[in-house]
Amino acid sequence: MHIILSQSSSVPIYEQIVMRIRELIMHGELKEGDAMPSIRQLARDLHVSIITTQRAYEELARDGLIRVVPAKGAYVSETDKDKIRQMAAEEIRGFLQRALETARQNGIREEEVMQLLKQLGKES
Amino acid sequence: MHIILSQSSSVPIYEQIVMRIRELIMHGELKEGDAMPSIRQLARDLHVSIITTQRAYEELARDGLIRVVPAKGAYVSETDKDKIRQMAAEEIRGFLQRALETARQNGIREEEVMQLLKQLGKES
Amino acid sequence: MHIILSQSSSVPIYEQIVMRIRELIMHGELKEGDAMPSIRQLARDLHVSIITTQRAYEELARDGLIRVVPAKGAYVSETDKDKIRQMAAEEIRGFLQRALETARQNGIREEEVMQLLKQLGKES
Amino acid sequence: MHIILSQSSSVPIYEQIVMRIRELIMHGELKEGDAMPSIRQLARDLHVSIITTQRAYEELARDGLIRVVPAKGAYVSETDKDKIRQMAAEEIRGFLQRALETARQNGIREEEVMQLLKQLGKES
DNA sequence: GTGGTCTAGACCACC
DNA sequence: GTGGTCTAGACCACG
Repeated sequence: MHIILSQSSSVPIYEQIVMRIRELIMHGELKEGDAMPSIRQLARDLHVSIITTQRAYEELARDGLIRVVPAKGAYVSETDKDKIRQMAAEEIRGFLQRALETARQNGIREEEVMQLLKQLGKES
Repeated sequence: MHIILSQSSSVPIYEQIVMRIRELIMHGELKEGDAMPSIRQLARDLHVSIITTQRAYEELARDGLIRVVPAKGAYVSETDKDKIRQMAAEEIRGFLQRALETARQNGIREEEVMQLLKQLGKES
Repeated sequence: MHIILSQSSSVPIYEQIVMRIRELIMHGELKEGDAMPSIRQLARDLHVSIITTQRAYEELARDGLIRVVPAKGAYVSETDKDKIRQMAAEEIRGFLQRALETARQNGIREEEVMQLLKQLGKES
Repeated sequence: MHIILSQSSSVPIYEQIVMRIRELIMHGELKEGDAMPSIRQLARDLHVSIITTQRAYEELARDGLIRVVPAKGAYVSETDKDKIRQMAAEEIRGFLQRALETARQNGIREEEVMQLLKQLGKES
């Protein structure tokens, strides 16, 4: 359960946890039925408040990625990967739209944005 | 000075103002030496607080886009458009990076992101 | 003693056990004077903690459905079925009231609730 | 904004707030665009913690019933009443199912449940 | 031990 | 003033 948090990021800590766990599930590193670390344990490991991990688990449960059973623990649920991908696509769409918007405002052509995207893809 | 604000947007009001004015300058609708509306006048026009327009002008001045002369008013500076474009490109880079990161986390291929970008470009 | 437990249900495990045993008694599958499995035995069979079965037996004893004789075991009491039915009716009443309340809060007519009830009855 | 809370209820306070506001919106007592009391103000009025009202607003926003604008306040959004009714119907369905389940376990016939429902409807 | 709820109190950005 | 986030600490039911 390698989760690296950035305290200085503008992304809330609980969002960072959610994103990372979603990633682990999508990549199959967490599989259906796997037991998640307990809210308290994860809080200790990450040196954050219990409430922060609780909030992350709450969001994951709401999205159907995990099942939280009171007094038992949390488990990875049978995931609908297509639905998650769809959600991710929506998020990506938002970023791209803001990129295009900024470009338009500054007289930068779409092709240049495309170019930049290609370049970033190669770098990573 | 057509500025349309969205109160419900997650983008802060002052940032919306900055973006729009930057756009007007980049597109040549505001030229070097032009007088900007006063902070108070703009606040009245946009129905926002003076503090909000003040903050917008502060940011524009910090970026070298306008010159604020105390007791006189604000003027569009001799703009180094290339520098501004570079700054915009940095911002766009950020959005694209976050898009790619989200894609990577969810097993979405770079080509699909490219596809999405093309599609969004056509729509607008 | 066929008892099926759902670990992921929001109904507490001990409550599921109580409900199931009450059902067995009401349907005559457990009769007056019958010996109940021991708390420890039942815990082993159901793969739950002894504390859990203990709590279930406590509740059943409190409701007068079984008699727990220390150092001997537990036995089905001479049951007053009418009283149990009355208790069940109270519980049902509670559910129906909450259903009607939710309906009223959302402008759903009583007839629609009735309809829904009929439909559910047919399905099962 | 008449909200009555029961501290002794098993229903969480923030849920009670959510239910009540949902009701007000469904009944047209809160209309599209109406300003909601601020999270802090409502907390003071109801003598609960800010976090409790915040949580309620969060849930309402998640369900699309209100729009929360940072530093501005919360507003009733254009509501999709059909969607809300559907959600309510789901909730009602759950209550009715539990009622039927309890009835079945105790040898109470469906007609008696129906009868009870009719009677409760008349009483209120 | 687990998760669920509520509290008070703090800091932040924004208007 | 507003909402957003994080914290520590408490009590509860359940296993």
